[in-house]
Amino acid sequence: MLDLKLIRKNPDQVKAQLSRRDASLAEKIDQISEIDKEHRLAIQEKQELETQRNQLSKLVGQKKGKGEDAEAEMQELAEIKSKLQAIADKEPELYDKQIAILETIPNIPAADIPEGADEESNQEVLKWGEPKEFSFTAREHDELGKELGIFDFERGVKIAKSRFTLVRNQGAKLERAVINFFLDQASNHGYQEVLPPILVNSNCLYGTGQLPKFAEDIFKVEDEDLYLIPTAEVPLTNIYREEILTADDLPQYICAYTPNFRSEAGSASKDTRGIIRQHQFNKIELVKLCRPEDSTEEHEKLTKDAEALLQALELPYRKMLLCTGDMGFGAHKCYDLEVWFPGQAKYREISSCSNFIDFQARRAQIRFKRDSKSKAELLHTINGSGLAVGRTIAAILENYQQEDGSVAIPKVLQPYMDETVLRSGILTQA
RNA sequence: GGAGAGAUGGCUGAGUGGCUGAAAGCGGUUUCCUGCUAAGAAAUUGACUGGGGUUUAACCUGGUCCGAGGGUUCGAAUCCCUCUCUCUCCGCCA
Repeated sequence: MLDLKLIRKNPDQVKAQLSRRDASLAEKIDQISEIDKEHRLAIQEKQELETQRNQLSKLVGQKKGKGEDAEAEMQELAEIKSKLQAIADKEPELYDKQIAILETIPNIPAADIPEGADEESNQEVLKWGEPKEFSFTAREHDELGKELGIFDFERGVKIAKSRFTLVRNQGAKLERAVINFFLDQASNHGYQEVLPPILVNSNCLYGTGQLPKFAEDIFKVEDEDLYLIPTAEVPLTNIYREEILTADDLPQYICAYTPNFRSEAGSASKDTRGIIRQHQFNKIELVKLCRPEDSTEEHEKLTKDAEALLQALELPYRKMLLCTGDMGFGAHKCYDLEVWFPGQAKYREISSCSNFIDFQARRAQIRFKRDSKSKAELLHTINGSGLAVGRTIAAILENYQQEDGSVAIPKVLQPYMDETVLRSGILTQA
């Protein structure tokens, strides 16, 4: 959520910055400014009446205490009360109206990101590793995984529904190995590991910006104010919701492995094959809470932490700086890491690292004090995947495939596995 | 799931209709004193927000907040209703 005071003070600047994302947003700022004026007048009027009420009520109390008559005052109060009633109803309505619009406005994009409507305008800032030349035709991960007996698509559908996959045997072990490897690396980079609830309440989703605007993307528990998390960003960022931290608490580096659940509404025909786009997928999430002046640097560092994983796995990737139109709702600046898929002959997203500046912190009221005398300030939040596990498995299959259909296991993962190669017919357990 | 108790400021904890934004203690901050691995004295001490003021300070002046949301009342932390959470006991359970 944007700062209402900033809009009040500098509407033209806010409009100009938001227009880089979407020209129609300027209109919303105007609407907010207009309601804001009306709202503040209502507040003033209400408070004046409340002052009168408080003073008179006090007088009534004093008179009654002395056994005097207070009829005149009480009559006056009755009048004030009826006036107050009307304004007291109107004032919060105006506020709600204002907030309702404000909630739908995305974050202001950073000045140094390219302007554009969609991924066409994203800027490649780095390409790492050379896509491997194969002496045979590289195949896609779903075909390899099926043949290896590690992806059971049919039974995943039987157990749940489409876009759910049963991962078996060496695949399940590889998934666990990748999770452990990622978590160990995160620890090495100074992140505190947590295991959060994967059901969260609506306050959390509001805090990180998924609600109210993106409700259709999330699975909800029936008759409860609980939702399956779409990303561990939600519980992790909300750890300190509505709290005031001290400067010594910052920065906080937090990581977690969780399954994630997305309804994928509106992506019916996208990536129907394979495990790229599932309703349930595993991910290690990296989250940072830091001082405002540190967020730019911390964001760069967090992105590099995610990149280091791809480098350790020796998976070629490119780093994309997202343009204004392709960024997520709450993001101020965002890098996507895209890993090379030889079977598909494409780079595909495997991590998204965003700096939200104070956007989430304002919604979730996460603040800190520089010292015991200073005022509480909003801190900055940053998060990124480090990394999506399912897509990592898919990328390993495609990049490490061999002509006979077996798949070599990346060196850094071998200490986490019993085997050095995935081969069909190997059952790790009877 | 059943029964009971409770939810007050950074913490402990008073407070059953007006003088309580909240006693007292602890903690924090500032100043003073003492010249010493310490102690003492005084002052100060929440969040959000409107208006004025100002160097985006200080400051002045209102309003709201005693788990959350409603209600009663001239007036509520205090009474009523709903919800949430915590604790104890019982049941169930990995």
